[in-house]
Amino acid sequence: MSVVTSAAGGTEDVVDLVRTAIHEGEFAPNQRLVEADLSVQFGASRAAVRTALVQLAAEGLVERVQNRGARVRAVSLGEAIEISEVRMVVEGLCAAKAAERATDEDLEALRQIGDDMRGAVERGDVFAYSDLNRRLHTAVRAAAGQQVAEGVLERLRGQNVRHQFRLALLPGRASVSLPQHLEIIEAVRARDAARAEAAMRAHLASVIETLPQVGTSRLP
Amino acid sequence: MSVVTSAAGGTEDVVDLVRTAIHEGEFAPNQRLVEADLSVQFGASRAAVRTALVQLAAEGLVERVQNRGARVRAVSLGEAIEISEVRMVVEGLCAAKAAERATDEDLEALRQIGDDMRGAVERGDVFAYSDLNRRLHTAVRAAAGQQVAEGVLERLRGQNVRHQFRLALLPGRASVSLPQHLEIIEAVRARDAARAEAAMRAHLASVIETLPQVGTSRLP
DNA sequence: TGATCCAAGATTGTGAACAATACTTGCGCC
DNA sequence: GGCGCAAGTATTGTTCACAATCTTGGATCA
Repeated sequence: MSVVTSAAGGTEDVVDLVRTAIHEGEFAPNQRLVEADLSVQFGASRAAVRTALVQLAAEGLVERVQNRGARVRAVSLGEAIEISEVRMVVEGLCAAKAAERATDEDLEALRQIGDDMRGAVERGDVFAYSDLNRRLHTAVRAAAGQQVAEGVLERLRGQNVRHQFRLALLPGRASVSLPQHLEIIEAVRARDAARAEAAMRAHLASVIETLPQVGTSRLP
Repeated sequence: MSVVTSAAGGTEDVVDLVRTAIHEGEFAPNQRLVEADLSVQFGASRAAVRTALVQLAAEGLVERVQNRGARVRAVSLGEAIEISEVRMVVEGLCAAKAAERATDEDLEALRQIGDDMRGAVERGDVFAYSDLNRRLHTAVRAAAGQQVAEGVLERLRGQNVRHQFRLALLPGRASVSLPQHLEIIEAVRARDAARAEAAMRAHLASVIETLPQVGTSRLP
């Protein structure tokens, strides 16, 4: 494990560094984040680290208790389910908005993603499929043009990347989710808002049902 | 206008003080929040004020730009609508969960709120009705037991209290929203999740339609 | 043996001073 | 008279030292 990641003077840089370190798994859940340690690790001042921790605490990535420091917040399975439930309805809203507002370029991009997904599943390329999954959700959110929803989702996504990531690796998962993804794409392309919302919600409901199989265990 | 609100040493206190000051309208939208001024106004150190501003920026209440300080974030009408759209789907989720999980005490509390609402409308007491409106939404969220949704809603509510507050004062608004509120209560009490969600969404859709009449003008 | 208390170490919170940056005002010049 | 420029002011960002608080380990005593 590297001790000194890089030299970052500004406080904004430290926020990104700590955030990505948490996402990459370099900082495990419940691990203590001592200000002095981070300041030497990232080559930043303790004040910058402190500011970064306050901001990350507000984002829900770390937990801070008075006079006792900060630690990486661990999201339980129950909380991951709650997060996905909220994602379900908010992404449903985005799908509906996307069906109403998407430009022709947006629709073409969605069609392309759908085709690529079929190909990835045929090749059994789970990594490519996982990436396309992420791109699909991003594309729908972008087409929706709902900035507040986008912010909420971004925030929620940051809290359970761990669970999301593991989900795509489940064997046989793709064959379940592919038709759901294609239905979302088709509904948006048909500009049917209600159908798009229903399709997105059905897809995420399926994700929620699958979550318990992933559990809360550590990454390999 | 009072200059010194109170003496608050801790940084958590400063967060609350600034937050309520913004909510009460003491700090107008786009007003600059100079660290030194706030530190003397609240009797806290500049570091505490600084920390508070970082946290409030992450909450979306203030805007911070590098080397240019913080100011109260102004939410446009368009953003208020987007916020309400997200609220619509998330509170819809809460209503559905509430219908599934509410205890008998919860249901009794809802029934009481409904009765009080009828009384307030009959008396023409808009202030009491506005308060009951807030209590109804709070009660539904509490009965849902969905902590993540609650956090998201709390965050969103903090950003447009201004618009929400003005809405209740519109003449004739109560006669429109009362049946919607009663339908929500009845659906939850009937433990009909789908109907509760639909009722909550219909209610907030009506709120969204009314928002443009409120506009973005200042409070009197 | 076990619990309790106290002291030392570690860590966070606070305050003041200093440096860096953006904004403003006044002056000179065209 | 308007425009560019430069010094001055206001404000934020950073650093450092110190105080306050929590944790840990061992000594003391029933």
